[in-house]
Amino acid sequence: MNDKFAGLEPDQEQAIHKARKRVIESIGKNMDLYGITQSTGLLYGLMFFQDKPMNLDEMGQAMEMSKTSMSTGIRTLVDLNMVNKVWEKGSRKDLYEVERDWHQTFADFFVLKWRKAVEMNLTALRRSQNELVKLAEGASAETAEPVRAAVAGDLDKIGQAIAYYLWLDRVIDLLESGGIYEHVPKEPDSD
Amino acid sequence: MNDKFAGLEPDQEQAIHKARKRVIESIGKNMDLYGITQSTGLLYGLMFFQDKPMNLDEMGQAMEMSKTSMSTGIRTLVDLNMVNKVWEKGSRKDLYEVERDWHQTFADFFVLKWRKAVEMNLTALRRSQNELVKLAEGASAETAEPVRAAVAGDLDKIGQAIAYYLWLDRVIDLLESGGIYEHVPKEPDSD
DNA sequence: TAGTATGTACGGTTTTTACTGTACAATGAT
DNA sequence: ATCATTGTACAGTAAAAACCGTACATACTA
Repeated sequence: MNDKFAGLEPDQEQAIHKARKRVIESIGKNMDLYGITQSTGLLYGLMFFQDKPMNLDEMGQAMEMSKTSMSTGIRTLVDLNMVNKVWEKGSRKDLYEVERDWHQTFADFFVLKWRKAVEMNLTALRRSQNELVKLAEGASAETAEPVRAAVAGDLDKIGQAIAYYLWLDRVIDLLESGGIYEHVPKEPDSD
Repeated sequence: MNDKFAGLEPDQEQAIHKARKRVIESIGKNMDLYGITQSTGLLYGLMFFQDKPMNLDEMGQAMEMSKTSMSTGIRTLVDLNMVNKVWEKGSRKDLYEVERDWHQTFADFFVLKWRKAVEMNLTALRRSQNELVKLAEGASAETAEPVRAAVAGDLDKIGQAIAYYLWLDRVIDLLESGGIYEHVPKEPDSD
């Protein structure tokens, strides 16, 4: 039972909800950048304004959606470290609350998703690079020249791509280590 | 007509295609991070290995898809600055080639998409912040205290969020200005 | 141990998105 | 001006994803 609005006039309470709704919808709309569905984004926005951890039933009620959907939605949010599972004695229900450190949330997302992509692509690039090099080396005398010519362009492109991903990997390192805050402080320099 | 593989034995040509295919599919699979559909990602991967600009018909043939789909796919890639339209005299067809500077591609994506999200969210947050402040200020004597209490938490959360987005905005600045390369050089320091 | 509450796997349904073919507008060639 | 060629708007269809209700496994309670 939320008596946070006790003693308020109806239109005052209405105004607060309107203010929240604007933020929630903006957040929900932009969470596609995290590869998150809109309704999951709205769920996140809802939880953002909650002062206490929520359980699945409360979410379903507030979102007017099934508990099943809340379960899957909350799972993706937990997987992305955007929401944390909370233990509260006396309650048998699972409770969740949003991670309040958004800088961390942002960093976690990159480390998780982009690092994986970088690694996958690097693996593929290096494997193909290897194959092409060996193909050129192993070519018979008469095919050696055409093979080299055919492979040169690809090897060049692959080399460029690898260099890029190594750079991106270091960018991700900067987020993971927190070194980013030395170059972009959380509070802007007041000069 | 691509005679790039002239003089090659069939299995050599096969090996090259296999090497390319691995990279193309890896790229295609991970392009969802850019909010791009898999097939558009594959189109991008295909173009990545092309030495000459491609037209829509060539793409459709290579992808075994309709020209319409190529048109829409290429549009999203152009909108993201991942592919450039190229002019070639003598050809009435539109020609496209991938942007080779992937660092720039990465930066462009963030400036384009994330900046937009930051601005949208900041706008919503500030607007709601304003409303809540005014709500508290304008409350009648008897409701002043409950209103203040009800609004305090939201204002605090909104303030935190605004601070975060201002930070994120500066991170985007760092990418846009190229200042990122001072802290994460394209070529790693060789020490 | 039996009973109750809770989260999720699963199959079916609805909604959304991707894709295609056709028709047409725009552009360039003759 | 007429004709050809090219890209895309649009509407229909196929594919995919979101969502729901049920059933069930798990864990807690008495």
